[in-house]
Amino acid sequence: MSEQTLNMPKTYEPQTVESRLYEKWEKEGLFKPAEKKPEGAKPFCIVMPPPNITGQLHMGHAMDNTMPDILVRYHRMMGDDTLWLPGTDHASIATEVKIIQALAKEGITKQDLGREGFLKRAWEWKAEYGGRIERQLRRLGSSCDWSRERFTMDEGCSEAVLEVFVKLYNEGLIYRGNRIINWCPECKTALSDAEVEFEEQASNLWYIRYPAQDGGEGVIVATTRPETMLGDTGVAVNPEDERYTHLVGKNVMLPIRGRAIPVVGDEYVEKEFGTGAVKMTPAHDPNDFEVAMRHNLAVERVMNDDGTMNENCGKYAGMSAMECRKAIVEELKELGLLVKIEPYNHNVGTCYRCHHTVEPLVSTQWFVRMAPLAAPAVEAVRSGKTQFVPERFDKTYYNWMENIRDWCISRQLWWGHRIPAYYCTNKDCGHMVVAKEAPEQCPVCGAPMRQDEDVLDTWFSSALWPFSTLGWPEKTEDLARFYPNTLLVTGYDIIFFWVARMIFSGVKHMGETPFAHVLIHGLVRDAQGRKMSKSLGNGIDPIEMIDKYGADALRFSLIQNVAPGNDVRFSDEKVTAARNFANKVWNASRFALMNLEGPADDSLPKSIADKWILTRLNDAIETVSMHLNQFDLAMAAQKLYDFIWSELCDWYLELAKAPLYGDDEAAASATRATLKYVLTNTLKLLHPFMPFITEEIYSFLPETEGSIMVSSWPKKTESYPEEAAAMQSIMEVIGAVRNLRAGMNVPPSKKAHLYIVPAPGVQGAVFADNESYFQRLASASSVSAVAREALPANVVSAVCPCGEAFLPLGELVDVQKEIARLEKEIANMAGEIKRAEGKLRNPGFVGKAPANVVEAERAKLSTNKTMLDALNKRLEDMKAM
RNA sequence: GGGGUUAUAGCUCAGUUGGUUAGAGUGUCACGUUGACAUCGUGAAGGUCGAUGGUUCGAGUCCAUUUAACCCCACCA
Repeated sequence: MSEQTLNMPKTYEPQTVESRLYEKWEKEGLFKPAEKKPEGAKPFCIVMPPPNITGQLHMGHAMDNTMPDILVRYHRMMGDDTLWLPGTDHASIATEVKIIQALAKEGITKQDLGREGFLKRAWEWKAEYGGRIERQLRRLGSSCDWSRERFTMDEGCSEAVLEVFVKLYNEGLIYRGNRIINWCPECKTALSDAEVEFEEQASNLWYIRYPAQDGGEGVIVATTRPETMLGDTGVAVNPEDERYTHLVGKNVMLPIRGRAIPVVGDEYVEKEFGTGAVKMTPAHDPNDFEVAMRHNLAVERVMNDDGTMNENCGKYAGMSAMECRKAIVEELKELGLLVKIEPYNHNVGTCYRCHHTVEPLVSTQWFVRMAPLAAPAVEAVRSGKTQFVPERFDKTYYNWMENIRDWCISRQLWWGHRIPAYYCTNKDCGHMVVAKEAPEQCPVCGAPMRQDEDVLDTWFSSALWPFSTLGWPEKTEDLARFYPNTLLVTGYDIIFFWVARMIFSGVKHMGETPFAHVLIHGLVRDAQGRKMSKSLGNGIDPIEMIDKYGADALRFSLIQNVAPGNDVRFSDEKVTAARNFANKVWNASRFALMNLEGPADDSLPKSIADKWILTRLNDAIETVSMHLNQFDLAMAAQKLYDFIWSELCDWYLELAKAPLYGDDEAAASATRATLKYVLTNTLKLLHPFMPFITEEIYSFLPETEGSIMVSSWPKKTESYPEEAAAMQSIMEVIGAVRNLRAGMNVPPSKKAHLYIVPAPGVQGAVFADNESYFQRLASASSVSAVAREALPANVVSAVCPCGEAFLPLGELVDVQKEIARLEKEIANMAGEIKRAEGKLRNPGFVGKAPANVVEAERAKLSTNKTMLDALNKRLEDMKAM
């Protein structure tokens, strides 16, 4: 046993290996781009989607980080100037909510602490929890450059936010306005449209009569929200609707409030729905608001920020919306104005963070004017400067960008970038200044200024991430080298929130789209295909999976067998399968190392098996590289998996045992050289996918130094197509014999001489010359290639395209069993021949199909005919026995 | 209302530009530890590729229609 073997433990224990290797990589600075740029090295840069500082690592993060890490490790080995830049997000609303919850446990509110005290607390929170997610990312093996780590609220990123806000304001692309927005009464802040999620809820449609001012019948309106009638300032009907033309321009009486409100005609109203008459509550409904703007209807709020009814509601003031709804419905009944109630399902907007019902209401907020920003960003994708992978996601992007409304960016929160707007405290002046630096005093009247209380949407800063992290607005070296980024990797659920906003921000502020490609992945779901969520309690903790199976297994399980952009069902079985693969790699390497002791001369003549595996390795190098270049990680992983398991382990290692254990020193030496070469390069191919185990094995390999991480990506070498084909024939015969022995239930211990009748055109010598393989893998005592006439009696045969193998088995043969087996094979073969003959009889096929396809079909048919003849002959012989 | 995805072996899913007798993992069954690995090996069984029609010499793959499940956007009050 060699020293290496003694060093290499019998089983791979990721738990003891991974943290040691990661620390070593990080300490040695291997994650950083090279200090001295290699000659002609191309930049390759990915910025990490910044996880929230409140977060625990979940499967989405694992996916978000496994995919880029594979590509980053590949490009680093390719010699590119590679940077993967990590960071975290302050996650304004999510973090603030968590801190408030924590404070509540201590019995205090954020108001008790005051803004300054609260922010102090928030920074402490960040220090405590921000580190946790970073440690967890390390456990995945993420090879990002932590020395460049950023935070959305660090000095540089905050500077970028200020720069952008002021610039957009000065260009008129940011404005302050009193408009209808989405309000979360729970979080007590405005939300953007993207932050509202719609849920279908069972409710009613209430039909309410609004009598005419002149005492007529008036109109009946249908509504899902009776309580908002207190804020009605009009009724709208379709101008074409003959039922109501007589009312347009006249007034109806708003019940309970007892005030006259106008009936207006507007195209927005659909005649067919409800009664064709809609009550207008401009302050609490986005559509009503727009109608109101067109018709100069009054806008009156009837709700407070906490979702209760306000002072305009008289006796209903202070009630919650639901309480008010009940009371209003009761009162309308009493008044005889409630015409009917119909059950009705409709969509209700909810807050994407707390899932409370969102109240649309009119409020003074800051907005980004989107139309001028969206147009060039759409063009950036249309022109191909940024490409979505898979391509279909560009439709999602266009659909959103082309119908986008202005972006509400102010949030009534404390944790975040405070809006750099300053108001004169002199009410008579009221001057506003937007500037990066707080003005000392009002430039108009000299009074003190106070800063806007609100902070910016958390996505405002993440929109700048591809360049703010590289130093912008400073003109840094990193920015010059790594912007635009090469690639962004993220989930499709975040295209609106983040990807779209990064694209328009990059185009606007850098003059260039932020990345050439956006690699989109799907969601990680549970084994039943459900979304993982806290409420369902079906989340799987990636860290637990790493503890149990190792990071390499988790990584592999996430990307294996997934079509690009599709959701993945995650299960223990998948990780187990990946772990088993890792184990296979470990043991194959251990076997190789056990046999690498002794001379390994690469210049000695290579065996046919060596030439075969070298050819297959070349193919693997080519295919894996190609798929990685196309960002198809699943396909790359699959090809590699198949190569390693089905070719390298199942065949080559078995074939290599013959020379390795044989007496021919030269053959052993040549085999060792090939084995070492193939193993080393295979580990390199696998390294991006399974960084830890490959590094660990690499350290045991003789004559390797340094880290596999920074070794060079394998290149194709000389191929041996003819020998590879001959080897394939040998493997076919061995396979057929093994098949036969299994079918006949012949134990491997029962060795026999093997006769091979080669198919026409197949070199018979190749079989006898490689007798050792048959001895080892087909349990043969010896092999000879013979003419059919020279065969001994009493044999069974295995038929394959390259020939027939005969095994004298004497009394062991169960004639009936063999006859049955042959008949089955004959039936299959006859069917196949019939199919091929039909195809070749078709003049269309012969005339129009490419010559090589037709030729292949002919060759196959001829082989099959030979095989069928052989089978029939065997059957006759059997029957004669 | 608009857009998108999925439908292939009992289960989970691959299947690049149409071209061998449609594959893998897992599960089932049989057999098997001779010097890497039972987290393994050799085999077997298991599919009219959702349905219909079309294009083509040839369709799991392209087109049309259709059925079912799911997702996103829009929000008809």
